Amino acid sequence: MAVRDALTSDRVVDAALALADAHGLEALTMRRLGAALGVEAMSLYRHVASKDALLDALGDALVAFWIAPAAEVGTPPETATPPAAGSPTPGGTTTEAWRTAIATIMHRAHRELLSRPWAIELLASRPHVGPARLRYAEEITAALLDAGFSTQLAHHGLHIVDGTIMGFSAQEARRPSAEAMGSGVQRLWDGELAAEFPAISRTIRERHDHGEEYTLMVDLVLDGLARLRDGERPPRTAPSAPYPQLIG
Amino acid sequence: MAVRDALTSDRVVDAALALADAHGLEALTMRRLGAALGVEAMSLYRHVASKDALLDALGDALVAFWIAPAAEVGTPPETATPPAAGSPTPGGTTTEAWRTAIATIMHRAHRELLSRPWAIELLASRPHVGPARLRYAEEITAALLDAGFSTQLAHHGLHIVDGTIMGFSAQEARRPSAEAMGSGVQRLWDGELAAEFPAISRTIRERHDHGEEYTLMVDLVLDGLARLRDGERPPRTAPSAPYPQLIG
DNA sequence: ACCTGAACACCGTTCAAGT
DNA sequence: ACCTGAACACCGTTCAAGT
Repeated sequence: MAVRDALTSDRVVDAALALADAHGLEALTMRRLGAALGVEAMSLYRHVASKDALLDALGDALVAFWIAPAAEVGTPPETATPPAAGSPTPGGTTTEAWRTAIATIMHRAHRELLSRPWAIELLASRPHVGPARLRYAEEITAALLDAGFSTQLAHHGLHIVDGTIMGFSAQEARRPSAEAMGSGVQRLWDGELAAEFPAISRTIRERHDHGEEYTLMVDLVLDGLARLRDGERPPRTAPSAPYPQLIG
Repeated sequence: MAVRDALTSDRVVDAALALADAHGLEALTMRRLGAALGVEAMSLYRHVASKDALLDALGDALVAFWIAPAAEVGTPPETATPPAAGSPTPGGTTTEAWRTAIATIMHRAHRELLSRPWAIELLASRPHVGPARLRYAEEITAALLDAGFSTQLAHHGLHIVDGTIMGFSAQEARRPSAEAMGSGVQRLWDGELAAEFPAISRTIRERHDHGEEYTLMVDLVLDGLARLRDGERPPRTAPSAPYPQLIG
């Protein structure tokens, strides 16, 4: 009983998020989700087309955390007069506004992704583009266009920023479980594999700040984008050969 | 009957790869895999601890395609004398050797990942680090150390390169299905959402070469790493505020 | 209109039984 | 030693039936 007023699809997604937070993504089954809502599993299908659709909605709900809740704030969609690029930020520094804007999104997304161990797995397996992901893409693209990027380069920039967020977070999320597991990583750490893998054996014991490493990557990407905008192409590094001489 | 000689764990993994290639990752069930090998599902458990272990092995088999088959080639683990950084490549250009080496891996990994629509999903959901992933990490780290990167920076560099490969490929793999699906992307393309999402509406119709975009990202990352090695820190871009003024 | 019970066609995995 | 059959405890989803 308790609070059972009118099941809505939003309430279903909220409950799914809570269930995944509590017991992991594999515990998110229609039967358990129904139970959590005090209802049979089959009742959920009145509010959600399928489990796939539910997971898509859940993924988009995660992306919603990355962006400012503009719909709530009440700022009209006024993009007529972009702020001049290079204008000083409220803080008084002279960092270009677009860099601050995109760095903010990148750090927030990273933080949100790492706050839920199951978040990256879900998003990586769901190609769905919902309203939140559109808003997220819009914010990044708008920041780039306003900063004088060409439409072509802004398009590339969105993909580069998006790829950086997802890829770096995924790689970082992989770390703790790899260390926890008895996989090769543990034996590396113990120095067992120093002969076979000398380079990673040397570097793996480094103490390093994860947050600092992501900041490094964010700055590297934003700096690279700024250089591209300013016409400064990095030296083109051609791969030596698409493939080694494999048989077949 | 046909070829049924001695089921081995390698044969099981090979069959799993073929099955996923033919019918997708969701078709890879123990029952169907057994049938493909002319055997009952339960027989597989003699060669594979669990389905999870099988998926881990399959993921590592994918990573093996990214690296040169050194075990076969017969090059001894001779890392005593690193080639001098900045030496001319066989092609006659003066690109530093480490950039060519890492760019080669990045392009090969990207190509392999995109050749199997299910590859990124599998790798993103499997934190397991197997022998192939260790070799892959070793090759990248060794290239960086040989090129004069500090152990600290080589460690960061590995994570940055790995994150770039996975993130960019995932983002790219998402594109076709997003366009195929009736999600917001199609309506964007039709110009329906131009008012709500002006920036992405402007950029989305760009014709652009996907391979070229990845090359751009690879060069951006390698150039950024080179600058870090040479002590040239990009301007630190602090996010404006960790979080917007949210209630609660 | 909304929820349910029973059922269908699947899963991964265990375990005693076969050869 | 290696493979199997039946079974267990689950899945997502359909559908006629309840209120």
